[in-house]
Amino acid sequence: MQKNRRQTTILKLITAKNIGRQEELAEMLENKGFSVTQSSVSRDLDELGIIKIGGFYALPQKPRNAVAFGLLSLQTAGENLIVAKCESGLASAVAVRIDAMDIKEIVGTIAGDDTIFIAVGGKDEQKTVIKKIWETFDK
Amino acid sequence: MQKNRRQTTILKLITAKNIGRQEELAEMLENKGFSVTQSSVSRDLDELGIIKIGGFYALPQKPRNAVAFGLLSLQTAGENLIVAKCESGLASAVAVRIDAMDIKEIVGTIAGDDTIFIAVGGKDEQKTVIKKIWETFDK
DNA sequence: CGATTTTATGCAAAGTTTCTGCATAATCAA
DNA sequence: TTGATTATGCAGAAACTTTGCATAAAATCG
Repeated sequence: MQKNRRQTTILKLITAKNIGRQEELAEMLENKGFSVTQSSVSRDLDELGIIKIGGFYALPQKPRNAVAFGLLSLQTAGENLIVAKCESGLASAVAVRIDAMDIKEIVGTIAGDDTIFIAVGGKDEQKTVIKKIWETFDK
Repeated sequence: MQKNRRQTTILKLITAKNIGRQEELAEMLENKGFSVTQSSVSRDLDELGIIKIGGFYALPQKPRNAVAFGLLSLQTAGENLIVAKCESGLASAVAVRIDAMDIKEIVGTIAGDDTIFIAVGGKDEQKTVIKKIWETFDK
């Protein structure tokens, strides 16, 4: 399955260059060895949450209120882990909030000083959890 | 897909009656409208974590002394992680005990307030470690 | 121990789900 | 409005999951 590698490449491409059309992106991917049409690029962008800002594709800004609560980013590490970066010293506080959400897909969380590890059962759960956390912190 | 409904039914059946053979379970499922062979029942029981206790299938009991030591549950998250839930504040203490067991399949542990992450090399090691931990705490 | 019963598993087929391209509809920009 | 760009219904392809069969492995009984 090359969807994941392709989407990773898309993320790199849009941060490296200003890309204004999906067709353009599709061509760049072809050059990198991916065989893909505009249709799929459209769906990829949707799944990655990439939107057009000022005529170019980019990752949406971080919800500012999340930052207010100390949460800076959510990244995946493999299929079973989500790593949350927080402002220094606030990881525990953020983790408490996350635990309080009582998300059933979360197997467990551990907080350090500025990092939280969130264990999940698999790929799908990972997606769901990230979505739920952002939703809650984005208020 | 009727796997999920079937497994739910299995859970109900084994708590309602004493069932000693997989073939027996398969027949009961047939009566309830599921078409299933012993092979699948075997796999279901494995997935549900059901084991034979005193000649009958049952969900494994939580060793009562484990609770006394603060350990509440062990769950997996993927093949490389075991998540231990503990009573609030006791995770470090439980982790120390686990580390002291010197289980060679454990790559590393990290403890938060009420959660421990235990890293293992793979599926088999995961099974072994869970078994060893329960055994030790069940004394 | 050896025989018999019970359980686990490699493999291939069937069943499901996910991914993709095509054609085209919907949206956007000028 | 018109042309350019993006989104989407649908059908086929590809990937993954579930299952039964046959049989290997393990447990039980005498």
